[in-house]
This record gives sequence, C-alpha cells and structure tokens, in this order.
Amino acid sequence: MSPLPTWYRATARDLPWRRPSFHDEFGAWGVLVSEFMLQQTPVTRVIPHLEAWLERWPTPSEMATASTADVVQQWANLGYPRRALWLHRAAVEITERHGGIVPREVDALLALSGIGDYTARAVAVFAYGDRHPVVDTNTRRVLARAIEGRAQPGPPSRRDLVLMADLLPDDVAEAAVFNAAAMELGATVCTSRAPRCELCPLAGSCAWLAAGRPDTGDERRRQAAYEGSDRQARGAVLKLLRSIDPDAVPLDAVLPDWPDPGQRDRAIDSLIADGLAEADGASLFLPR
DNA sequence: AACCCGGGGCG
DNA sequence: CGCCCAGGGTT
Repeated sequence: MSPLPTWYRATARDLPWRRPSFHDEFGAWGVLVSEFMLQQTPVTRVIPHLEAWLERWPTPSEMATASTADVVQQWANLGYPRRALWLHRAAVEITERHGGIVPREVDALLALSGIGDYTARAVAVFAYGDRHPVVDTNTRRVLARAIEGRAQPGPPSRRDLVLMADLLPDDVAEAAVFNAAAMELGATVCTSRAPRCELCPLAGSCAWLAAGRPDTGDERRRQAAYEGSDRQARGAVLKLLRSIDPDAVPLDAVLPDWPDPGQRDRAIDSLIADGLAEADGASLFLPR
C-alpha cells in the first residue's frame, strides 16, 4: 500500500476541476478544456481563464460554432495559442465524430487534435474514472527520484507509462487517486528546484533521498531564450491582432519598429501558416 | 531524438 | 536573469 492516496486526500489543493460541482456542470468537456489549458501553463494562471471559457462555451458543439477569431481572443495571454486552435478543432471533431460527446476510449481521444499521451489518459481517468497511467512532468520527476534515485527525470518516454502502469493500484477508483496524487506530490512537495522532503509521504522509501539527494547530473533540455526569439515576435503580432479585433491592421502598420523586420515578417508568415492569422493582401486580421 | 511553440512568475 | 510550468506536433 502506497501512502500517496492517504496523503493526497489529506492535503490536496482545492482546484476547480477537482470539485464534484465542476464535473456535474461541465462533465468531461470541462476536464478536456482544463487539460488543454494546463499544457505548459501553470495552474494559477489557468483557473480564471477556464471558468470564463466554459461559461462561454459549455459544450463541444457550442464551441464548434465559434470562429477562430473568437477562440484566439478568448485564449488571451495563456501562451502557445496553437493550443486554442487545436482545442477548437477537437471540439469540431467531437461534434462530428462523436455526436458532441467527449470520447472515453484512449485511442479515440488520441485521435483528436492537440491530444497526446498525457491529455488522452488524463481525460479517461479524471473525467471517466477509468484505469490508465497518467504521466505528466510532475509524475516523471517523482518516479525519477522515488524509484530511480535520480535528481531529475530523463526526456519523456513511453517507458514512463509502463513504469507508472506497474505502480497503479488494482482498484479503479484508487488508481485514479494514485495518478492525481503523484502529480500533486510533484507539484507541491517533490518540486524541481527545492524539494521539501521533510513533508514527503514517500520519504521513508525514496531512493533519491536514501542516497543523500545526490546531483545525478541529469541535464534538463534548456528552452531557447525568449527575448529576441521568433516566439516573442509571433506573440507580439498576435497581441496586436487581439487588441484591434474585429478590425484589421494594415500590413505596414504591423510592428513597424520591430528591431528585426525580417523576423517580424517571418512571424507574420508563420502565424498565417498556422491558421492564427489571415491576410487579404493589404491587411492582417484574426480569421473569421 | 531534437526542435519549435508564449508568457509570466518565482528564487 | 535563469528556470520552470498537468505537452503536443513536426521533422
């Protein structure tokens, strides 16, 4: 018996998607939207946007009727706005292929836009209560430390899923709690920078703690600098388009003072290629 | 496997 | 100012 579920029930944060009323009101669609927003955006930033989103589009079929401009506008500054397009596409796919009901099977979920190994299993487990390994960045770190005795996890791998599957309790409901508990532990106690091992329910069995918390030399892959990056340029263009929507901006008025005009033009082209912006020859705007 | 994709907040 | 964040798609 792992102490994790007991620890979780005693100390878990009160988050919107964990409340029974959230599931009563928004069901699996609410869980799906929350998981999209939580892909690389911290919990505290997601919460207010999630509630606004679900009040505007309480079901997949209602969201399917929205325009790209509406969706990108509502996504606001959550970051990685392609996720908003993918969520929109997923809503259309759910409406067309599944009668407006978020599918329950992992394979069907994986076939939707913007859903990968993590999100598919998170929906199957947290919305439908099924038994699958759910492995996010927090869980990978907990497994790396508690089981492998490493300071940081290696790159994401399908082997993480196998490892987690072997650890899951047999009982379906208990397995769901175990998944949530591993994530919660990594988010609040077994953190990347300054783990609080004195509070950890696994302190008695953790391989990394037993070894004296060694620096095992795992190099996390560093993200390229944001300042001066193409991502920053794309973000600036999109912020401008959101600010003038539903109007259009003359192309020569798009960030005229951007330090690197070539980079600015590449940003515009890539936004159009992604479907996040549209040009009619003289001006740029959010796709209607 | 490596790279790309936002934006903010914390140590 | 570097690091991290309930990842996924593309090549």
